[in-house]
Amino acid sequence: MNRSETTLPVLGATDDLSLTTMSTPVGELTLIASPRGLRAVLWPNELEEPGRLPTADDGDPVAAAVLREAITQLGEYFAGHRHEFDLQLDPVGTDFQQSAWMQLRLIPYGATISYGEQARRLGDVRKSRAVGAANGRNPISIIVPCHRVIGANGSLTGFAAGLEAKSWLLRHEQGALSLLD
Amino acid sequence: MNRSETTLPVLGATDDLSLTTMSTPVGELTLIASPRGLRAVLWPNELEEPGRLPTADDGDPVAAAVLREAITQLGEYFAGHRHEFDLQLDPVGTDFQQSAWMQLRLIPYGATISYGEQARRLGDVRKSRAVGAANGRNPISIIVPCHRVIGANGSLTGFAAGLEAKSWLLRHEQGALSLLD
DNA sequence: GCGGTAATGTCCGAAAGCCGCTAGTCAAGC
DNA sequence: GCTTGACTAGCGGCTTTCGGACATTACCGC
Repeated sequence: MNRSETTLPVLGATDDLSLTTMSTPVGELTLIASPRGLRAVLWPNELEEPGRLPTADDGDPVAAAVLREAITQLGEYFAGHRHEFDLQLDPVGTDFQQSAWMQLRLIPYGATISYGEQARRLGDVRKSRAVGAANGRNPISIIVPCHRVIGANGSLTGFAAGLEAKSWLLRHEQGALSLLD
Repeated sequence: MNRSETTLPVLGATDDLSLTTMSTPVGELTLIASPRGLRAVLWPNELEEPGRLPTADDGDPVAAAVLREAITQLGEYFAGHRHEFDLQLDPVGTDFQQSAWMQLRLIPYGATISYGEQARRLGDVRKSRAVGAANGRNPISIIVPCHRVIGANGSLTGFAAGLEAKSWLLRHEQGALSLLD
């Protein structure tokens, strides 16, 4: 069943999307919301051909409220005050991807696990590679913390916005934690 | 994005379906509705393994009302009094199928066109064969009048419930029209 | 008329290939 | 001996590709 799709598959059908941007220590983020929740948090390099983005439809009040709250919470996160996000999410993906992303949200702030461990939590160690692929398609960066998953040998192995950003986020979280000691 | 599907693909996701049957001059029809409208009108032969049909969920009042109204209007149609249906529909199908079925509803009572003509109305004569395939998957028999489409040379060419039923419907419509003269 | 045939668009299923992995093996270097 | 790095097979999910099946049609030759 094909509906009208945006050029960015991660956005799904174009209806009723609201969009905004915010600048952070790791670059300019683009936030997108539907009336059902936050649809995506994208890095600059994930936004090819911004001209062809769907027209922001700021008409929906729920989507606008979601965006405002997301910006607030991300601001607190980057300031080191916020360790958990409390937001309505609405990512587009397959069943398996949804369950992988759900699993990601259970990893505590500042902690890391391996792809194999995440696979085990999803029911089968052998899914590790599929987990890597699913994490790689996580549309809601930072808030759904795919940066907390690293290789079994401790290497960072991959990140949409580049390994520097992944490394930055992990150091940021550990730094904020150590201040508490 | 996989949801739970019924054994009959034409029904889509199983949630909130209500179901009933009615007997008509052309056999026992099975009517199925979702809260968004009429989902299907099926011939006996389209119902394989009725035991595995989704449990009718008569809980939804909108679906139940849709079924009641559909039965009423079909009754009037078979009595020869009703020439147009006025019902909320909710068929499951691809974009192309939806547009083909929409096009079918524009064919007047008692009239017939060819698959090629329907294809032309959809923008490209060469789609004629694709139109045939799409019409063949029309889930809402009679109300979405795929029986009004015949071969370019006047032959009936095909019908889910058999050519006799197709012929019966066309004769019924023409008979009802001639009574008006 | 009637049968054969080529060319068409859509959809479905099967198969192949891609991957932000992992555990294992082996050899080289200390 | 132990560590390290390079290499490999096998894994599961998803996308892409391809091949066939069609409720067709127009044309051509008999």
